[in-house]
Amino acid sequence: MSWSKDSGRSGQRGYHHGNLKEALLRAALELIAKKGPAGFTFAEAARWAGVSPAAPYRHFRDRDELISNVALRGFQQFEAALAKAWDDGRPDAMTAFDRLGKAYLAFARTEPAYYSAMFEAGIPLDVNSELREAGDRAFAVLRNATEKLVATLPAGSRPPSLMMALHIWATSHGIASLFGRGDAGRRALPMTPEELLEAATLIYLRGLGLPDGPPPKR
Amino acid sequence: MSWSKDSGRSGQRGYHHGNLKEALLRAALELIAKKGPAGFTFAEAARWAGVSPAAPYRHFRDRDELISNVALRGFQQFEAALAKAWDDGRPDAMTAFDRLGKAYLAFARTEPAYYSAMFEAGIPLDVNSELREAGDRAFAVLRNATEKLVATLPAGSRPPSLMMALHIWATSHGIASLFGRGDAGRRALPMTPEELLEAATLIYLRGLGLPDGPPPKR
DNA sequence: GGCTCATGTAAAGACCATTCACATGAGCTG
DNA sequence: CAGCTCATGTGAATGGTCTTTACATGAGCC
Repeated sequence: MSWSKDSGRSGQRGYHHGNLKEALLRAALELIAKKGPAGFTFAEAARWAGVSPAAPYRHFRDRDELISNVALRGFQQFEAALAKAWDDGRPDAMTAFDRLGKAYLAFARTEPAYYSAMFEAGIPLDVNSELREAGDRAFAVLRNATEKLVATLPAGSRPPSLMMALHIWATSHGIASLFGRGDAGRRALPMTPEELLEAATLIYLRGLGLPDGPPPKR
Repeated sequence: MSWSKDSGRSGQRGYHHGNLKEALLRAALELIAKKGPAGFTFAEAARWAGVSPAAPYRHFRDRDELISNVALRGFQQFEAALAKAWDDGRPDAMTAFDRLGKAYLAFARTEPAYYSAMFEAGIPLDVNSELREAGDRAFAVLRNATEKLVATLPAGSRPPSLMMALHIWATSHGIASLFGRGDAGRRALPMTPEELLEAATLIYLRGLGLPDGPPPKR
């Protein structure tokens, strides 16, 4: 992270902030993390950044556009995190795939503010095509991984990889949403979300005829 | 549904409304359906019911408590819908289980307001134990169905039914959340959510060694 | 008939979103 | 460097929401 100017929040500044857009995005992230996407207010973000309540309107049309931007960054970081975990399928597809699932849950847990903005803030995807594309790119990592995994199967018995990717995504998202965050009120579990997802994935893949589990079983 | 008095919303009434709590719950449901859980305001519900903005406080501590009550009703109806679909496993467990999954998605689609209040409004489950219990009862339907399904397997090769139920729940919830509502902005799919869920379930169950699909294949 | 208490009202203070006219000064242009 | 321009920030105003408090009403009960 870098601020071109005035990195301290209480350091005096001139009439112009110099990096307000960035400061607002960070403020939004903190506030969403602290009080949920609903508890986040435009005015408070402005206060946090040390500017008047009207200043943010120079950078974002309204509150929703700010959240959209947070979500956009979230998808970008999400994509990066997933891609890093997948690591092009090294050392082998199954091991990497397992890592990918864990990265999904890790993101939801360590970046709940981004995750909320991305999936729970009620942003209409159709409006912001950039946002949709960022989401698609994140999904593409999963899609690509699924394809590589399928490619290890003998031709002829290969299930449709798009459907597989959607299944894995839905399951991961479901687990993350229902059990994945330590925050406020989620349900207790007899196992960790990671174990739950790993088991689901193994069973699912076995159902598709994939040879079992990651080689060294961790 | 029944109103003890004054069923029309514009019919004149005396100083006392007579059924305000009920009217507020219905207003909340309509407003959440129309503008999402975030767009719902306490004042607007009061206006819709034809009372002053302060009146709702006689029935609900605050906005969140109203939403909690909506969520509570949602869970009750959800439980009823799932139980009806499961129908005690008739005519056979697989057929009924498939119906159960479809009922899950149907509820999310036809009652998006309830679904939002239940899963996306950010209500802390710990606070309202009644709410948690209602949610648990709804899950219990799925849990019970899973158990019956497992019981069709030869003893010895029976997977843990709690884990299975969690897997199915997570997948259903993931599909419903990501693709299941026609509302605002969700993603497009090459198949219906119902088909997606049915396929996921079949593959998953096959991975567990269950004999294939519902007998007459629909 | 008269009491009491749940239920509803009015008014007020505090906060938020949004807009508009206006102020500032960073960066370009000559 | 002088001057201009325009992106960026301010202040003030409008209108909405949340929530509390003192007060009004009338339904149910004796």
